[in-house]
Amino acid sequence: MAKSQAYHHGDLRRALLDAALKLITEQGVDKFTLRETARAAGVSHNAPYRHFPSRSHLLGELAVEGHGMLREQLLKAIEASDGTPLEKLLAIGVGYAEFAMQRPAMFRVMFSSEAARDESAALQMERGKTFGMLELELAHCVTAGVLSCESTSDAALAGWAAMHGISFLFIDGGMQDRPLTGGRSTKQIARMVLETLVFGLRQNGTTISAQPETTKPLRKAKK
Amino acid sequence: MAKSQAYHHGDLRRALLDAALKLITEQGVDKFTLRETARAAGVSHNAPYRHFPSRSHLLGELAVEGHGMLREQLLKAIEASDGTPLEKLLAIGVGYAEFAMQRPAMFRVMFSSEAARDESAALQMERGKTFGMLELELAHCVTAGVLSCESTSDAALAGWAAMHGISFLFIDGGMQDRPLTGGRSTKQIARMVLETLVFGLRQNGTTISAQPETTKPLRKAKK
DNA sequence: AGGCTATGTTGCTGATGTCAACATTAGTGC
DNA sequence: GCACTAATGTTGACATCAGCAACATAGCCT
Repeated sequence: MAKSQAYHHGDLRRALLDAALKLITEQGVDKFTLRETARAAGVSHNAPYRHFPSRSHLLGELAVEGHGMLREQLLKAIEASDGTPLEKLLAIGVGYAEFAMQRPAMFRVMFSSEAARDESAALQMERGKTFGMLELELAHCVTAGVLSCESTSDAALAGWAAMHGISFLFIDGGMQDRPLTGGRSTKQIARMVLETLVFGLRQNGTTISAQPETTKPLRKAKK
Repeated sequence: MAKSQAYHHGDLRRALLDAALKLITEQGVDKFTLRETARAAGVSHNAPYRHFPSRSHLLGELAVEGHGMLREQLLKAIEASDGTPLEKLLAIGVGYAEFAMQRPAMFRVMFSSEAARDESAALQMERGKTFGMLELELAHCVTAGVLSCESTSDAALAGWAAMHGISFLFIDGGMQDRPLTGGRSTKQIARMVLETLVFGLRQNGTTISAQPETTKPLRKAKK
């Protein structure tokens, strides 16, 4: 198994992805360079081109793998919960934010525009899978009678947005310091946001006027 | 006033920022390059260094200006609302997402890690100002009795996260196609998310168990 | 054995961020 | 008016990067 420093590497593709992940994790996305990655894998600066057509393709593949890692972690979080539908749902949300905090560079890659350039279809699919997990668990909550909503899809989207947003706010350094967190952990903040979503902000009796015409009041001839 | 093609530019600093903004807006952040920016401003490739110590500093300044633009737009959105506290609040949220959609590249710069590298204090301040607007308007809702929450700060954070998240999901192409949107506009989606937050998902009677001990159950000697 | 193809390598080009040295201009005190 | 100085731009250079082309090696198939 001693990878005899042969001309052929064995599994350079895998090695490159690993090296790239390591570089990105340890030194940020900026440090990711095809050449640096090749160096880390112990091959010449052009070897990566035998496995990835371009830098963004490699990044894209990495992003796809990241989504896989995320889902694995979410599944573990679900298992670690107390098993009630609502706690499972919250575990997904909190797990999402925790993943972002634990692997900020990877998380950023997963949603970077460069990674999306050449792997947008695959990434779309990956995001869809994750969203599916979320929506399913939310539907279970509705079935179990603990939550209610008009559209599980919309509700799941709202939840996703909330966790996606808090994740980025965290890793962008928007707030790992005191002002808003009050000493609470990421996990606690994420959970607080989710609970706010679940309980809502409405004072008894509050209603919202029918979607007002804020854009263009020139709806005359139309229809 | 005819800017006589003099050796000195007059206000190169401003011109560089404008050129950079234009490049980024029109051709994406990737296209932003000190040299390209200098070219667009009609100066040599090293002139920018007389005004910005590095590429990331320029980007950072641009990000700061972006936050200013965002707040201006939010103020306009508030004015354009029907004036009730709740509609003002919703206008802020929806306006945030709309800004992100209208200026995706700028929005990305505003939260990019590179811009944060050298201007993190200034950016922190900018984000704080925006958050302040949100929290104040939310407090007005509470005062007016249309919303209720334990902590306006937490509630505002939840709202910010939701809108920040939906904004990034939109501009990252996570969903400008049909599946989730169902043909609705950005504005409608953003509003739906906000309304979900306001109304909550709770079925009457749902409670959440006291924050479970998911992290470390080793809380013995402590107090 | 002979040849084909996948995989790696060396060398190149055009572009970039940044440094150093030089050039020009705008104010300043006289 | 006029020299001096700091501010502002310019030219030239270096190391690095992504990507292209041409070449080298090794595994595999017949």
